[in-house]
Amino acid sequence: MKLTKNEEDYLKTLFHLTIENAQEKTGTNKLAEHLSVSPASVNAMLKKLKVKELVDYKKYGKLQLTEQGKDIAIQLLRKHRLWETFLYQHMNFKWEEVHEVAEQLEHIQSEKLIEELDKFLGYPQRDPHGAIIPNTKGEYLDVNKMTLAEVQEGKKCRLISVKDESRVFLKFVSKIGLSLNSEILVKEVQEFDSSLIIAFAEKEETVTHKFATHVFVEEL
Amino acid sequence: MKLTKNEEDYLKTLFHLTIENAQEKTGTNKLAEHLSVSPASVNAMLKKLKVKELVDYKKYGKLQLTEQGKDIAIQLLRKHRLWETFLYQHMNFKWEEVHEVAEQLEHIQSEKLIEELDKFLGYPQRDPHGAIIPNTKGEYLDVNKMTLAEVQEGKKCRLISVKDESRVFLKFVSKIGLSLNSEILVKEVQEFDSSLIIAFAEKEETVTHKFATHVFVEEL
DNA sequence: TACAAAAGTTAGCCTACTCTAACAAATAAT
DNA sequence: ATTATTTGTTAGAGTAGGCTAACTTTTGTA
Repeated sequence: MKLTKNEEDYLKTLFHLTIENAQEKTGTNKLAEHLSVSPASVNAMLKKLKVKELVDYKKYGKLQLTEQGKDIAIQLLRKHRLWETFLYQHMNFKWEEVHEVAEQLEHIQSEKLIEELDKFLGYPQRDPHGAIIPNTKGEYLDVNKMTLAEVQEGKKCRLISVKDESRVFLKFVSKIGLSLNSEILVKEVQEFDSSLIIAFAEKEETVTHKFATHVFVEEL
Repeated sequence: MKLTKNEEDYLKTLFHLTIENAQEKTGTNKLAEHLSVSPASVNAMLKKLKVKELVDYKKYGKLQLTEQGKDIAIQLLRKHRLWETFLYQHMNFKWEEVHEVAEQLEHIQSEKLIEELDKFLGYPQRDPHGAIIPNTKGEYLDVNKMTLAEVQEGKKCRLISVKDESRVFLKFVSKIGLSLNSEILVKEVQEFDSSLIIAFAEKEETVTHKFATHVFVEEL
């Protein structure tokens, strides 16, 4: 099925909100906010995607991707993350620069190109943010889901990936000196506002609880 | 100036017809044919591009790109040819496969990406079809303009570039055994239909006059 | 010169999105 | 349980692009 760039963007965002980050209910408004369009526009597009059997919902009911919609979204994710890896490894992009351009590149239509790119990159497992890259069949099990916010006082952990690809967030992570695979010691968790005092590479920093929920780690 | 994909395609085609291949007059109809749209659509778009001062013409008069329009078209050409080179050299694309995907990639907007790509490719002079790649400043002097059809009987020449990027043409060139830098001897030119008997790499082939006009050579 | 053909333009309509404003349904709060 | 708020939907209109059919201007030919 041939989709427009916009249709693809809706599926991708829907995937992100209903599957990757499925904490709370995803509705027209939230989707609209994430896509920076009006709820009315979302409503119109959802009708189109429903006819194409890529999303499923009833009036005023909850939104869901169909299997086919999910597959398409995962292939977009695969393309996005492969391009990010390319930009990072071969085009000298910083990790906070890759996202924007990958947003454009992910819409390029060429099976051959994406398979060759994957080969060229050496079949990478993770993108520059540590996120798992789905394989051709769309398989990607992201088991590690512990965030820095969940690490107990005194424990050590390693930074595996970050949840947020925004420039501001990524620049901040870099600025305090963290990157993928950094080893972090949680020295103290403040009672009154849940902020953390963490130590790594002979440094010490204080970060907010919100920040800590955007950093995925594995315990050491 | 931020242009849409379509506006860019119009400028590129206009450049191709009025500057690269400026044999006969370029009008609404010809442009429409090359873009596979109706003359009415072309007319509407030309109005828009005139307001933006990218093309210049008066009603029923001849079409011309402004300096700015020309610059934009050349940058698109640069991007197109750099991407073709990338696909050919690093993604294992054949020379008849690169054009289509480069048509998509040339619309990616990122100064940094294109400069890094140029560096990554080692600042190539020519694309996989032998066409000159404009530099950042848009300079590209394509002096060599002799075609195989102009070579005299008995003379030797070298294939420098091809004029046509279509699949059928390029596959035919490959099929008869020619590629960039092939040395060609023009054994005979048929009087009645101008077809050429050429020899190269221990082979002999007969090609039409039309074919010969699509192959650029330098004399040896 | 006169008129036919070709080339260019206009009018009016279609698709794929976008929006705001008004309204309906569902949820939360008194 | 009734109301208020939030959430979702519809109506109507705008922009960028496409089309066909009809019309005008230019060009080419008898």
